[in-house]
Amino acid sequence: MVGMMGWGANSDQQGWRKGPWTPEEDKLLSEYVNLHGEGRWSSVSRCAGLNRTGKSCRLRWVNYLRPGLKRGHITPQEEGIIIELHALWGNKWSTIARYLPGRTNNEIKNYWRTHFKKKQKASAKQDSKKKIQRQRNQQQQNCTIANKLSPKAEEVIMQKSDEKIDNEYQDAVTFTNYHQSMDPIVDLAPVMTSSDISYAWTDTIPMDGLWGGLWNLDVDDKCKVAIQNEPTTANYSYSTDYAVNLYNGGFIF
DNA sequence: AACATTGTCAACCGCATTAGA
DNA sequence: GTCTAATGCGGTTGACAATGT
Repeated sequence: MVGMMGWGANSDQQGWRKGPWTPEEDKLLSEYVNLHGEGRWSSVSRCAGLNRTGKSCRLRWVNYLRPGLKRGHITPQEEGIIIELHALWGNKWSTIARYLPGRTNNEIKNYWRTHFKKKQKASAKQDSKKKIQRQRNQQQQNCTIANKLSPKAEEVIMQKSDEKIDNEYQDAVTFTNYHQSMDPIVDLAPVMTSSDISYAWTDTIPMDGLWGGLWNLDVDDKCKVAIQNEPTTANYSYSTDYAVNLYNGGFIF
């Protein structure tokens, strides 16, 4: 599978092991965490006899060893939730992951990058091309009035035009990325109450948007969304967590 | 068949936040 | 109140696999 090359030496300057985990290391980590529980990752790495940083141990546990993790492809239903929540929150992967039991933020992040980034790119490029094509048509119309260009001149113009498409495309990507990075709730209303949130959501989300998707979740997913109490602090994470909260025992499934 | 490109995913890095001494 | 270590997060990288030319 994953080769052992590429992580430089297999240990860093402090002597910590790096790179892919071996089955033996997984076993040591699993046994230790199952016995002593999560947390205090630095001591986990020492006490479990692992020559790994606490960070590395935590990551391995959270993304791979933790019980209850789903394996296999993201379902269409999960994909729908990812799309809806990403539209709402942008790249808040860990927040999105809370609504997808058994999925890690790393998994969701990877899924988004591989499945939707390219679509975004494609559509941005297509939009730019359409726009440029309209401009070309306009230019051609103008050319019928002016003297006809030489083949060489036309070639140069077309080349410049293609460069412009690429530049515009890059601008479109930058623009899209910028808006993706915005958090709708934070940017629209940094201080919000639950009533503000419900207003803002119903005001900005289309009928087939978040509510449709989330309310339609299969009961078996044990997942419901509800507006809960008034937030006690004007803090983003509180606001969103209050606004969209899992009904069935918090976030634990 | 060979090479290039794209997709996938585990793991790392840097930074921000939180906890605790 | 301040400092330091631990933790968590998002972005990025690297390697292999799959697909395209």
